[in-house]
Amino acid sequence: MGVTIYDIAREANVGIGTVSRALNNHPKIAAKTKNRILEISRRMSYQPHAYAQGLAKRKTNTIALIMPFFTNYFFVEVLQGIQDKITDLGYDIMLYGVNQTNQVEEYLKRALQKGKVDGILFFSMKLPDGFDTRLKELQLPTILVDTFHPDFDSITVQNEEGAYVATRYLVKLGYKKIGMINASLDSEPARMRYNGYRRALEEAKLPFHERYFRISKHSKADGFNREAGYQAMSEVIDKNREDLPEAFFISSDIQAIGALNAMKDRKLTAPEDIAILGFDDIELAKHIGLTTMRQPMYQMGVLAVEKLFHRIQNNDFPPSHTTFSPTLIVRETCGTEKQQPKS
Amino acid sequence: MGVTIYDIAREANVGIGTVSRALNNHPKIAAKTKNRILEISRRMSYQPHAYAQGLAKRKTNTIALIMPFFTNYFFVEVLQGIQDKITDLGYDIMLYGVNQTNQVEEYLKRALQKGKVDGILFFSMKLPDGFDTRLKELQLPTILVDTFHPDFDSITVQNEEGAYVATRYLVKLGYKKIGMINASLDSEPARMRYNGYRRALEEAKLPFHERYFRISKHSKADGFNREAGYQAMSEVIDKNREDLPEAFFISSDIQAIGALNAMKDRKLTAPEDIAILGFDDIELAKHIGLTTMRQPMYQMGVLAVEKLFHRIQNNDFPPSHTTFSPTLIVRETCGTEKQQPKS
DNA sequence: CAATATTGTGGAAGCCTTTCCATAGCGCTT
DNA sequence: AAGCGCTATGGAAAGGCTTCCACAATATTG
Repeated sequence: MGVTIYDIAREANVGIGTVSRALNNHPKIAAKTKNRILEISRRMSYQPHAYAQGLAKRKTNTIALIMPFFTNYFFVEVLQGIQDKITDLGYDIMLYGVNQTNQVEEYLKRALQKGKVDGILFFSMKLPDGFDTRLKELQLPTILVDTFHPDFDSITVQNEEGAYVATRYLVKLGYKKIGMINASLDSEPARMRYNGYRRALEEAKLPFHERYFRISKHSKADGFNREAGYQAMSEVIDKNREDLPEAFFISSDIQAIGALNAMKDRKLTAPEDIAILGFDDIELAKHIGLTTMRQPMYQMGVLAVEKLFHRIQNNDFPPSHTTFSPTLIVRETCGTEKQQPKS
Repeated sequence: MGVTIYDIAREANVGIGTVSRALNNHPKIAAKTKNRILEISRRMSYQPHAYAQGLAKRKTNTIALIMPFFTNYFFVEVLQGIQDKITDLGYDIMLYGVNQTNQVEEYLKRALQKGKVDGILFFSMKLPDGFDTRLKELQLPTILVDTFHPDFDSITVQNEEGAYVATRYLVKLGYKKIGMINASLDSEPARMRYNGYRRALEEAKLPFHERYFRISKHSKADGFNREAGYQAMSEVIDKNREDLPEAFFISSDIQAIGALNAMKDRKLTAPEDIAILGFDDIELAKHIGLTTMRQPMYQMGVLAVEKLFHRIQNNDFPPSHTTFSPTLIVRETCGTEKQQPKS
C-alpha cells in the first residue's frame, strides 16, 4: 500500500542502497543523484516506515513516561517541561499514566519490552522489587524523578529541607500549635517531609501533638489528592473543636485545597482561624493565594529529559543525582509578618 | 543481545514457526509442544521485539493522542478515561501535547508516519488544512473529540445548547445584565457557546451589551486559561465601575477561576456582587463552589477509545457522530433560587 | 489394511529499512 | 597506455517477527 524505497529505486533507476543514502544524507553520494532521488521521493510522497527503520537501526526515538496520574496536578506541569524538550529533540512520548498502584508493574513490563523505547522516565514512585536489576540487565537508560535509587540517575527535591523551611516559617510567624497533614508514608517524599516537619518543631522546642497530625490514608492511591486533604482536615477540626491548631503544614497543594474546603464548610478561614502552608506550588496555588513551597516542576521535566538523552548517547558513566531545593512562596494563607496572626 | 525465537527454537529442537505459533497461541499446535516451548521461553526470559512484531503484523498496538495542553485541566480528566480504557485493551498511547498552535501540524505529520500508530485521537482543535484528505488517503482511523468534520467519527458536546441552558438559568434567577467572557472565536466550541448565550438573551428579550462581552484574546494559545479569564474580567470591571454587570457566563471553568480571582483582587465576591457560571465542571469547580455546565469528560475519553477500536477493527462503515448534552451543576457562585440575588 | 483426511511441523518468504562489502568507473600519475 | 586510488553505486545480509506452503506423521474411514 505504501511507497517503499524499492518503488523509488525502480523509478530512479538506482539501487535501494543509494536511495537510503540519499534520504539519510550519507556523505558518499553524488549531489545530483541525491537531488534526483529526493525529488522523486517527494513526488511519490514517500514516508519511511517507522518500525522498519527502528528495527534496522535498533533505535525507536521514543521514550516511556511512567507517572502517577491520580489527578495530582503536579504532574501536569512536569509533563509540559518534558513535552517541550522532547519535541525539540525529535523524540516521541509513550505515556503510561498510573491510576492505581498495581498498574506500575504492568506498565514497566510493557516499557521494558525489547525495542519498544529507548529510555524510561520514572516518576515519584518506588521502583517495584526486582525491576532495578532487570533494568540494569537490559541496560535500558532510566531516569528517576522525585524518587531515589543509588544505581540510577535521579532528580529529587530536598523534601526534608523543604518541610523544615516551611515549618520554621510557621514558627517564625509566631504559631505554636502547628499540625501537619501528610500523604501515605509509603511515599518517600511524604516520609521526608514528615522528618523535616519534626526537626523544625524540635529545634523550636515546640511539642509534637499526635492529635494535630494526620495521614490522609482514607483515599484511593497515595493520599496526594484533594479528597484526602478534605477528609483529614475535617477529622482534625471535628475532633479538636475546643482546641484547634493554629497552623498546618500540608504535604501537597492539592491536599491543601481540600483542607481549605473543609475549613470553609465549617466557616473557618485561613489565615484568620488556621494558617495553611502547602507544598508544590501548582498553578492554582497562585489563584487561591496559597503560601507554599515551590518545586521547580517545569525545569525538573526539562532536566529529566536532558539526563535521559545524555545517557542514551553514552550509557557508560556512573549514575548522577541532582537535587533541587524548594523555595518558599509567601502568599496569603499564613498571614504575613506585618499582619501578625492573633497568637 | 536479546533472546530471539531462533534461540528458543534451537533450545527446543523445533522450527521457528512452531515457536511463533506457541507464543501466539495459534490453534494448530500440539498442547505439549506448546507448553514445552512456553516453559523454555519463560526460562530464557524471552521478550518479543515490539518493532519486529509490528513490522510483520502491520500493527503497532499504539494510538496517537493529539490534544491541547496549555494547562487546560479539562484534558487531564479526559486523559484518565482514555488511559484506563486503552490499557484494558492492551494498547499504548503516544502523547502529543500541543503547547503552541503551530505544533499541531508537526505532530500530525509524525503521527501520520507510516506504521507508527494504528489510529489517532484528535482533540478540540480544527484539523489543519489538507489533513482531512491526507488522513483519508492513508485510511488511518481517526476520531475527533470536541470538534467536528463530516468525514470522521466525532464526539462533541452540545456547546450551543449548553450555553443556552446556562444563560437561561441566569435569566431565571432574575439577572438582567448578563455578560459573557469567551475564549478565542477561532475555537469552534467558543463560537457555539457564544451563539447559545446570544440566543438565550434574545429569547428573554434582554439586550446584548458589547461592553459586558469580552474575548480573552490577550493570551498565548486559545484563551481557555486562567490568565485570560483574569485579564478579561479585570478589564470589564475596570471599564464599567459605575455600572457593573450582574452575572457572567464564562466559557470555561479555568477562565472562571481567573475571573473570580480578578474579582477578589477588587474586593468583589460571587454571587453577592457578580454571579459567575462556568463550563466544563473540572474537578476543582467543586472546591470553589463554582456553578457550571458539566461535560462528561471521563466518559468522553472512554467512548473515544471505543469508537477508535471499532474503526480499527473495521474501517468500512460511514462516520458516526455522538453528541452529549452538558448538564447544569448548581453550586454557589450564582446564588440559588431561595437566596435570591439583590436585583 | 489401504486410502484418505487431519493435524502438526519446518522453514522460506515477506514486512521495510540500514549497512556492509564488492565492484564499476573515473581521473590521475608515471 | 597501464596502473593506481578514489568515489559512487548495487544489492546481499541483517534486524526479529508472522504467515504461508509443503510435507510428514498421525488418525479416520470403508
